[in-house]
Amino acid sequence: MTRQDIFPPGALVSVLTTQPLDRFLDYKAPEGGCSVGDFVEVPLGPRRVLGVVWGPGQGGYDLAKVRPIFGRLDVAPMTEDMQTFLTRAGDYTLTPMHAMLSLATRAPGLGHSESRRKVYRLGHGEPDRMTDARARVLDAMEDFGGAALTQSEIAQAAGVSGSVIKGLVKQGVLEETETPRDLPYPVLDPARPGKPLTGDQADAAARLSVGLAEADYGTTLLQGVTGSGKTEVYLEAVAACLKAGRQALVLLPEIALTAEFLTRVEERFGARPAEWHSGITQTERRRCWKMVGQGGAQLVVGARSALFLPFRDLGLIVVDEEHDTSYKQEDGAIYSARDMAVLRAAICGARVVLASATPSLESWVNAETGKYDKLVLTARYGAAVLPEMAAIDMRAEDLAPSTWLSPSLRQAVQARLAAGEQALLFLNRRGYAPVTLCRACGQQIGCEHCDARMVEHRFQKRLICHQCGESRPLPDACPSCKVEGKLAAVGPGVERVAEEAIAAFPEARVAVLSSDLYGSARALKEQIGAIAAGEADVIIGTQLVAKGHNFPLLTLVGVIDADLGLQGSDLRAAERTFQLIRQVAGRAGRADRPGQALLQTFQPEHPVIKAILSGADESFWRAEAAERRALSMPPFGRMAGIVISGPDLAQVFDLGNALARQNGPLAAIGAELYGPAPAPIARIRGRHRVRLLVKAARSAPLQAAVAQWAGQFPLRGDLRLRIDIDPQSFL
DNA sequence: AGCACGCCGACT
DNA sequence: GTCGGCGTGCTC
Repeated sequence: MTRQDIFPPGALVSVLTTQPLDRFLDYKAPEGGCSVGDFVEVPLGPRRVLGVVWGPGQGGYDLAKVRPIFGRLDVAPMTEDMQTFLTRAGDYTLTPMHAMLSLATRAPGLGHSESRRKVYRLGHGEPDRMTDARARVLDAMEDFGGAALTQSEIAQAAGVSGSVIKGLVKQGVLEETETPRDLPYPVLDPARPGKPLTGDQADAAARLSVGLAEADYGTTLLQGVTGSGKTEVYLEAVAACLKAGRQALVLLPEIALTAEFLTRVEERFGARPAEWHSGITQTERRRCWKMVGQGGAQLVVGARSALFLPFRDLGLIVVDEEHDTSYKQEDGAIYSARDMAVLRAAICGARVVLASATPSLESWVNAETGKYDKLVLTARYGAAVLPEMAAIDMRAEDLAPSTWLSPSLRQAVQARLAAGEQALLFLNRRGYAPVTLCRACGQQIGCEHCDARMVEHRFQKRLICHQCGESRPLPDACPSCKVEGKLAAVGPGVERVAEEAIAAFPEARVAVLSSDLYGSARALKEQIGAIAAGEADVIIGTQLVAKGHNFPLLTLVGVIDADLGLQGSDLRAAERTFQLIRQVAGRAGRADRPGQALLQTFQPEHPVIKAILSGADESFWRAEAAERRALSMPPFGRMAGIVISGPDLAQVFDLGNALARQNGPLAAIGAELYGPAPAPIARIRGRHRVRLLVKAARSAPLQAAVAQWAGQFPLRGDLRLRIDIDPQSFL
């Protein structure tokens, strides 16, 4: 695909750089000319910076000051679709274009000429003298069937040092050549047979594969309980996409899930796909970016930022666990990967599959109204059935102070242990205790920089602030009244429940799964693998365990505090709790053993708890949707969240109040403004935070009005203003 | 983002 | 008298 606009040397072109300027800059086309979409290096002040030729020059700048582009980079030019995507995504999220370009160029060394590495294959020479080491090298080269190998690969395979290889090169026995460092990914074979599908699954797979060969946009909500074979089904859509010669992208919410998924892809397609997330090395990152851009990667498995990779011909985007909140996080820009996936697909004519057992209300509504197609997988894969769900009414349980395992739950765990099965105790709270209280003065230990409590982590013997990460050793004396020995842990965290479980089930092996207990993703993955293999009897876990890991021996899930997420007044609380508990309950009984989920609750009559227990998903979503509709809340209305932050509280509030007074642009579109009010966490890292919330009708031009409104006051000093379109929290 | 220019306190 | 604090402004 060649772009039309070719600029001759010296022609004026408009360049977008990653520098935080709010406009495009004009440059002169370099020697040899350039085209729209070319990645270039341009002079900016004393520096060389990365940019993209965006179009013809705008003019209006002193021509004598316009400098020439240094040169084009040796990477595939940005497609027109990508330009459109970045522009529209930036407009939607109110993110400046330089930040959008940063998202799209998150690969190191794009500016460097392509690096090469030396590789060796068998030559025609004969060794002057055969030695053991030399023979091993020749054997190893034979084993690899004439493939070119690096020195270190040969050295490792043959068990020799580099000098043996050098000697053989000198005599022409080995031939040295250079090859690009960034190699294409191995070819995936979509024709390999997949796992056998049930009739339902085969139907769903067939429907998902429609339109993949044509550049035909469409989004499908693939709803299916844990174990219903969602992955197998959408892998068939991936296969259809690859068969059509187009690229595919699978987004996962959690890095820890990618390893398991890569293995499944390898089983299905015979090779591993490209991988993209914060945990990969710089070399892999650059290889992935370049290969995606030149078609050397058919399938990418990655985190949300993979949406901004330079796909040539993207035919399918799968958003797995589409309801997961980690798809909406700050990432240089504030965007929802689920929504941006739909936008990118609409632009480039791709299909989107949103997969989840418990869809977000937004997606559920879009499917109801026909904006998305909907496929529901009901049967659980193989012999497994959905866990039996029951509440434990904590009002009727006899619990000792500072214990959290009810007699009923203990009994149930004992029964599973006796049967040689695993039990999971779920509590979405890291650490030992959420509150550390001084019994002498009544103060709780808080973070110095944040408006948050320090959480005791007993394994690490430290207090940690979950907002800013600040930690300090657990003190003996109260920081405020200096009295020693009066600090008391209040409330449970996973570590404390683990302590109770060890005492309650002395013969059992108890393991804790919490993100903060493992230094690296690799260590965490290994621990998960060990537990799945049966190296623990009782697992205590945070929400980490809810996210798609398979524990075949697990038959009981105990939710320690089912009411936890229902506190607070956020409208999204019900949806979140429903999703999380259904998700974690789905961990029980995956294999051929029936599972059970027990919810400890003080309010078994609560509609959310009842909906979870009864499995009446559809009526739950219908009720949630009705409530949102009545209040004109998303997705029936639109919202924007604004957070103003700064070191000086008065200054922060002054700006908030000024904005509240000057709300003309908002009033003009009939939008309502709430606030300013202290943000839910009123201070983080020493910065005070004030929040405003804009609510508008679904059809209102929200972004334009908000941009105009928020831009009225220049930000002085260290004040910052962030705009979050479609915020997750309605508080 | 860098890196300049530019206007007010404690040093040789 | 200068060195240097970081506040505002510019980069095609």
